[in-house]
Amino acid sequence: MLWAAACHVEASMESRRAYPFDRIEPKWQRFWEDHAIFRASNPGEPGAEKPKYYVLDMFPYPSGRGLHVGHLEGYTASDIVARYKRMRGFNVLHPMGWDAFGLPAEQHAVATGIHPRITTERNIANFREQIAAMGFSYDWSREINTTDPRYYRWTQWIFLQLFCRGLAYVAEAPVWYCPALQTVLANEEILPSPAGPVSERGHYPVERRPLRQWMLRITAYAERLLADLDLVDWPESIKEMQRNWIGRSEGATVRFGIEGEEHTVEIFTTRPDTLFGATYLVLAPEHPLVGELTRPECRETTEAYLRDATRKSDLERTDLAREKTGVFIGAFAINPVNRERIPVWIADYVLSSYGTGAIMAVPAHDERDFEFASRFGLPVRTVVRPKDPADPPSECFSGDGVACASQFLDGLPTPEAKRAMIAWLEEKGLGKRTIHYRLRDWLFSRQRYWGEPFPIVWRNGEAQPVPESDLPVLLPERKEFFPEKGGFAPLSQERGWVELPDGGLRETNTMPQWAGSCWYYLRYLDPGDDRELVSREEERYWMGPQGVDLYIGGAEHAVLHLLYARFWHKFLFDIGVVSTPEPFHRLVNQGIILGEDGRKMSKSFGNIVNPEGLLRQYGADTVRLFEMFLGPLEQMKPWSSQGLEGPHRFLARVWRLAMEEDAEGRWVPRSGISTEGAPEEIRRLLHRTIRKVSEDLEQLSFHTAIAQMMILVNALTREPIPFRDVLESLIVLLSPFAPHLCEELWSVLGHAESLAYAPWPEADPRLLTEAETEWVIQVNGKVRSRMSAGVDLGQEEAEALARGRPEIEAWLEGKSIRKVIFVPGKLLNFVLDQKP
RNA sequence: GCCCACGUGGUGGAAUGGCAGACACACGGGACUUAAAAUCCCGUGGGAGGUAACUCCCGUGUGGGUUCGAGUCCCACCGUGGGCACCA
Repeated sequence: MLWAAACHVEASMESRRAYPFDRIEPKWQRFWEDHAIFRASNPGEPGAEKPKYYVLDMFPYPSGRGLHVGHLEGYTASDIVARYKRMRGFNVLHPMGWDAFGLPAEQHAVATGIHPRITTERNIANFREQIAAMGFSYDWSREINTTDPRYYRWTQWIFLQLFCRGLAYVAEAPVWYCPALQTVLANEEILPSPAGPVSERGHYPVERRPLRQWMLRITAYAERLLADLDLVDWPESIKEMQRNWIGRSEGATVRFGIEGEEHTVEIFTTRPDTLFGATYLVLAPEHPLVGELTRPECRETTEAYLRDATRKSDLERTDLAREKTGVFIGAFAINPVNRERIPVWIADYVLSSYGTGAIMAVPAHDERDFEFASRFGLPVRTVVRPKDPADPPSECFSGDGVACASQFLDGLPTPEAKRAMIAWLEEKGLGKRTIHYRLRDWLFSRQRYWGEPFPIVWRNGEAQPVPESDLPVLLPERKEFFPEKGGFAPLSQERGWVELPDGGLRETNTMPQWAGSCWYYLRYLDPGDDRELVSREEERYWMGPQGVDLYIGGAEHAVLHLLYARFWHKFLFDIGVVSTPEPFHRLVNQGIILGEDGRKMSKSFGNIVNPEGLLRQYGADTVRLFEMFLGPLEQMKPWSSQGLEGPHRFLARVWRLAMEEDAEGRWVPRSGISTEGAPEEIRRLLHRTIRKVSEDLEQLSFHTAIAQMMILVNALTREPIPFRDVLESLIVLLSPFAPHLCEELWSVLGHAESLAYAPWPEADPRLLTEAETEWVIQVNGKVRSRMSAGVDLGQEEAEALARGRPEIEAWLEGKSIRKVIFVPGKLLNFVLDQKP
């Protein structure tokens, strides 16, 4: 009795499944793993004679929460491409690894006392399991982990090369410090918020502090990082963000003498042509000459202003709505072009960190200067007039125009006037053409434990590189994870590690999380190599000719990872480690998946979708298919749990094309699958589908490819019997999307080999061209009729046929035709004379 | 404020300047079933007319423009999302 009841439950559970994905998915995952189906061939191995294709995912930080549907979207897309390219005859490199250093693991350790190594390992195991359950075709023999000493040895090695070439240095500079995270952060890791700047991770408030820190000279690569954006196939928005971040501006530095002083003040301007309009000079409050130039009679007000400025938060200083403030410091500068005496002010609208920290103010042609001059009653002198004299004259004109009241520049358009002025300044030795970048050097040290140690030892106050043969510098084990108060690095407590027998002291900062991800795509090529970061042969094969062929990941890394990695890559190119100027040729950002309520998925909204439950209910193939069917890959789109039904029903239909249930309710191969050729109509539809799916896969337009396969399956379902050849082609086309189901059906149909390398079908051109087509007949651009007729009809025959149709006759009756538009094989449009 | 992307049915979305709404969800109807689920078939932008097969009008954020023809191209505006923000 009990037994029968249990059986009944079992049976009803079974019958609720539209097809037995719970049985076939683990089966094929095990098969792929046991047979190393997705191992990519290295140069020299069989398979490497094929053209290579490198399709890369942004590797995840293995958090405690596991994978979310956003990860799965990008990974599914790249997996579909990887599987497709394999079937197209490419040797595909599709690897996965773990970006496992970083703050969350360390914060967890602080909270629980569990070593980050342990939680990291646990999280990685969990991620690996979830990824395997999705049936992604990664080559697991190439798995990497940034926290593995065999990996970070090479991260340290790259740092050493940077250090030895003067591209890594220690400097004291005002840097962002986060009290909550107890570490400094890079400019790129700071976000604006209504309450002031906050950390990207955790959104904690951050503040400026002057600290001694490691910096990487990314600015030395500014020009190449900007120019080489033209070499890559990336979304324009990401390129634009990087361009803005690098912020190139071209202009001139000009030296102003100071009346009665030895000192000169250098200013940077993008408008040297307006030099005759300069009516005062402004220094940033932090400018080094402020103290010396201030006259005794102004000392008191100046110092009060400086005190005020330092007390102000960055938020207050950058608040655009605020009125500009500043004070006159009593000094006068001499304008080099006309020897005019102009006052010197300090004001916090001038930033110490950009250009030279000083500007010439031209209120007639700069909004900010104009606002300041108006407030303090400073003179405004027009030296550029608009090109078009009809334009109403305005008090402040910042556009390009024609120089006036500027002696030797008069009459020159702005671009020429700039050139003329720069030439004049250079000739007189008063200034020179200068290019400035907004990009700053990369703040590279963190006061944290869970990161790569620097391969640096301090001796007599000097930083010395650890010899390459001593790498890796191992991260010492640790029991306590509380960071020290006051910005000291946790590693400084490890005296036995820090203090060397010869009196040297190890650097106790660690590298930022971005370090490991700057070059991981290279390590996949040659993960076990302990002599080199990557061997030349592997690098040439997999990275040639343009680097990673396809890189899929989130847009949130636009100016962080993607800029840093380009910088390191260019450096590695310069020292001969890599052979391409850019690492990632084609970049695609998957759009964010929103919660079902249309809001961003977040714990606080309670709208996070957990993939585990979906996998149990629908299986991996359905989840894969649905993630792709949601909409265009790059678009932001809301999740819909109801929507899963569509792809699920579709897969079940495909299943039932080949399978049927016997009397006991077991799935058995369907009897009566026809081995005869399918009717022509079906064959035509199949070949249109082959063409559409192939084209769409090249363009990553997965949702339209799926829609086309649905059309084919709907047609096949309506046929009384299935056709073996059509079914097999369909299974091959669908296999990149739903690999488990397709492998199972492929083997049911009698194939012994895995589908993974089955050749991709070719569309037969003869079945793509139709002899007959539906013509659209318009009158005055409105569709009034359609007719089925030959595709290659000439205009006269088509026109005659169209005119013969009664509904068209009715529309044309009594009207005179002005002209007829003829689109061969498609359309006729009768354009009538307007009614009088 | 500046830069970039995007606005199409109840919903997700489709559409080399040439049939707007493919495909799917949801909804409605039917077949099968004792019944339900599942499955299969049909319908589904809005409006008007017709017993009917059907016919006509309107419709892709708003307003203009180019064109024989505009969701698609151009101009202006409105809205949404993202980025930058006193960078001289």
